[in-house]
Amino acid sequence: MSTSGRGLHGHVLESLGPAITAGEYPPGSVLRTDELAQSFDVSRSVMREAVRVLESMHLVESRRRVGVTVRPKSEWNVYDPQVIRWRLAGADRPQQLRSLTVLRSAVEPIAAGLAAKHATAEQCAELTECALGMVANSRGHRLEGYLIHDMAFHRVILNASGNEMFARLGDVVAEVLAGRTHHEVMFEDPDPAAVTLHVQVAEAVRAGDAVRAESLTREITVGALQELDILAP
Amino acid sequence: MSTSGRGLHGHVLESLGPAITAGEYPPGSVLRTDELAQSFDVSRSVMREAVRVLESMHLVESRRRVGVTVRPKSEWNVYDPQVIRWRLAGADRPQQLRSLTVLRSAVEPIAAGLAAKHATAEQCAELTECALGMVANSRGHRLEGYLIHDMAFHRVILNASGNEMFARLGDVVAEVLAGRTHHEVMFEDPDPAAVTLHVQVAEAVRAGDAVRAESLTREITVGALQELDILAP
DNA sequence: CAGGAACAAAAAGTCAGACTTATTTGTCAC
DNA sequence: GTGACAAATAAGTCTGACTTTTTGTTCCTG
Repeated sequence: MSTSGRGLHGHVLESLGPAITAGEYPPGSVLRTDELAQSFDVSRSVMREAVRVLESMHLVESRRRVGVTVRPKSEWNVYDPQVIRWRLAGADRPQQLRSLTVLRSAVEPIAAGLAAKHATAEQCAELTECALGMVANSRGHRLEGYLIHDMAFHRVILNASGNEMFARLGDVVAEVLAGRTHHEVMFEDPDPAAVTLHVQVAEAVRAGDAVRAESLTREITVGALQELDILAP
Repeated sequence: MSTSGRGLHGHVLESLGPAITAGEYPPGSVLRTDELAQSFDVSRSVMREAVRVLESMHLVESRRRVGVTVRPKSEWNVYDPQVIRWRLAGADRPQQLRSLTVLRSAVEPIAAGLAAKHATAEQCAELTECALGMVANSRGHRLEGYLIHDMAFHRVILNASGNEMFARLGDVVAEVLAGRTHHEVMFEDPDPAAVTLHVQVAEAVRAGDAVRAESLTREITVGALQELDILAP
């Protein structure tokens, strides 16, 4: 499930990345490669590779004679899955969650509309299967089962949209949904209205009704936004 | 304007990255670090750093005893600005342009609606200034001047939305707009209707009319989509 | 005192070579 | 065929020496 924990440099990243995104090193802080290498007990080569990756994420900037400078948050590659994961695990988790939910509310309705036009028969079948799975797990504290089908549902929609940019948001949406279930206050059972909406979206997509699919999905995302407002007004 | 051309490893990236995104090495291809280092005439350390960056973009995967494998396009980090730039400069530029325009059509209307609620007085002023600049350059082959104000306009909207994920799409949108002017067939002068819409959006944002700002911006993005359909049906 | 040129120090950048380790593949016995 | 064992291979790691760029200081001059 996780990504780059392989290799020594990956281990360093998994420690240094979250520290930076959590604001442990505020923007403008200067790190020295040699000192970092010592503190992580790795060679300079390994540390340099880690710094290069952080640099490609625009988290830091490496300059001669000055060192490795932490960049302001506004320049970070906030769409990088790894950065998203680090931030979701750290201090500004709430802000990140809100940003991502707003992004969802913009993207998913359009994606659903496109899915209604482009979804294959197989994808339609998969979609109804997911919706049924959600219904089956919507009562009696079966949150894990519900979550799995929920994540799969939205992933299928995004893939079926036929847009590669949308498709790549599947992981992000899954992360948001998982976060809601695992970390935030989750009501005992999911909102029955939301479950119904998912079933209806599956129907609309199968029927090729783009307008209806878009509008129903918008209702789902509006619900997700309201849920956030309740938790953090 | 460009990013990582600094250092030897950056130079290697600017050559190897576009080659991969252009499909010069099809998915599944296996590269060897040592051979690459030789062919680029750099040391292995430098080549390893370059490979690490490509790996963090999910363009390749490095495994022991097998080499550096090119990953399928569906796994690439297509939101990475560098990857976007490489793809826009290469073979699948049309597909990339279409994906990004669809993304715009999803994001920008919502962003405009949020901007109407959150924009500061300064941002409102900037916005009308941009719109006026577009009007002033809308006739008489002043495409460059028009483009500059167009890019600035959309960047202000995205920033004023108050959502960091939206804000980071400013560069992407700018790239799309610039591409349309520089590479695609651009009509002599911009569509007068589009110019008017921008002015009206600026007004709506200043007035705090979120619904109107969203709907007007949707008209703009619909126009952009239609423009694409005309060019590549 | 201002301004600039020369110089010194600091940190990243680069290279080369030796060594380690994981993974695959092939082989041989059972 | 299957299982274990051995060899080959390419990435991974470490170290030390060297280069290059940038910054800050010093000192000289107008």
